[in-house]
Amino acid sequence: MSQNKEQNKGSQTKQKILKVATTLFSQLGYKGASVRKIAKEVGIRESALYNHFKNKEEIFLEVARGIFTSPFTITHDEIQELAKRGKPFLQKFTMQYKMLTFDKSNESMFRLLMIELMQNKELREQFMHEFHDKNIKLLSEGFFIMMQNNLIKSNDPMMIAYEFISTMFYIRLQITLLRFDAKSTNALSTQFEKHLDFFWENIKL
Amino acid sequence: MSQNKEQNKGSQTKQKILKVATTLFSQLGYKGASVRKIAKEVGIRESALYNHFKNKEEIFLEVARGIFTSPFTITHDEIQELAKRGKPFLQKFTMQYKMLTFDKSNESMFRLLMIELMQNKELREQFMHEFHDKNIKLLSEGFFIMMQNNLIKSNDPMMIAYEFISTMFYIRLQITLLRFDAKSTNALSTQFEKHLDFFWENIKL
DNA sequence: GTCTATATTTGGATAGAC
DNA sequence: GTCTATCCAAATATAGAC
Repeated sequence: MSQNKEQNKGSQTKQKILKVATTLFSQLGYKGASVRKIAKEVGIRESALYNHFKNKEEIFLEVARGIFTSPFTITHDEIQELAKRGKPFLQKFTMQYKMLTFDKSNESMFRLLMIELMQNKELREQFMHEFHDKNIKLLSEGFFIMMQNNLIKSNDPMMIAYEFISTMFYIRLQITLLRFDAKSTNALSTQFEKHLDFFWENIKL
Repeated sequence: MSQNKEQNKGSQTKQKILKVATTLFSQLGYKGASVRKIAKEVGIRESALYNHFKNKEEIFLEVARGIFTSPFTITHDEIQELAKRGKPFLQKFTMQYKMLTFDKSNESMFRLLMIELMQNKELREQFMHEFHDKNIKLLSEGFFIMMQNNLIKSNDPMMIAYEFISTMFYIRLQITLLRFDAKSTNALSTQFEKHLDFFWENIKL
């Protein structure tokens, strides 16, 4: 039974391949992570790899699919409820964003995204959609409600959302770079909160 | 004599190699731009390439050197003079940044930087120093002067500089991505100015 | 499903003629 | 300085035995 369960999600070997591939792709990029390295790290021969995936590209695509399935979700009701209270909405968003930044799995995915961003058109389009548009939509919805409730100055919600998310992204990028080299992120660890406070002070009524 | 002039800056072939290599590296990354592709595009054999460069790495290093030699320069006096007037300082900075974003040569370099950022430690460190620290220093110097002259609210100059540059970077990244796919940047072309206005309204006294 | 063996391609680099 | 010829290593991928 337990075996059966596993098989639904792919064999254990297949899962291990995906796990190893995720790590290597996010450290070495598509070209740098050779099938040989992946197989060796998994502990099987290259040929055995082809029992689980048609080719290297297919491994990558399955790994890449995980990039945009972030656990970052706020329901429509939550947006309504939090945005009516103003800052708590931004606080919730910021804390979730910060958690993603420091989450090991999401960190790998983000690194992989940045590596392949300039070399994979599909990834660029998904970046624009999943990383940008979705966040802009979610945030501007919140800002719109805040304006209706006279909590913040009247302005273009999308524009404010853009201003807010851009700094978040930049902080995330910097932290990811530092962590890649195992450098301290102390100086940046409170940057998210600083941004939140600075921003709120500027937009609130 | 004209020949002599050229030789000082390297032969014409060497220059052509660098030009081609810049383009290919910025489109395909270090691994993707093979010596073969470069030689073919230049119109010579691979072996001939080695008359001009010791190896592929050396070509890359010479290309990469150009990444951080941006023509973006404001003298100390200019900072003083412009910052005393407030917004004009930020306007000047923003326009220069916008020009770099749309300048073909700088665009290639920026793309190359983004491609190799996650795979080259030296580049990461230079990014932090040249792209981040330098801009933060320049901007915070300006903000400090503005505070002294009671033009903007009192705050940590470095923190404000961080907020300002992060959005600029994000706009630049987005524009670069769109241009890579030859997509329209109309929706983003005025984003720099929007950011400038929004920001100034928020910090001014 | 994994292994050994092998085919095939691509990539970086050198030797030596012109 | 460029060319032809060649080398060697690494990488993707397949065939067939176990």
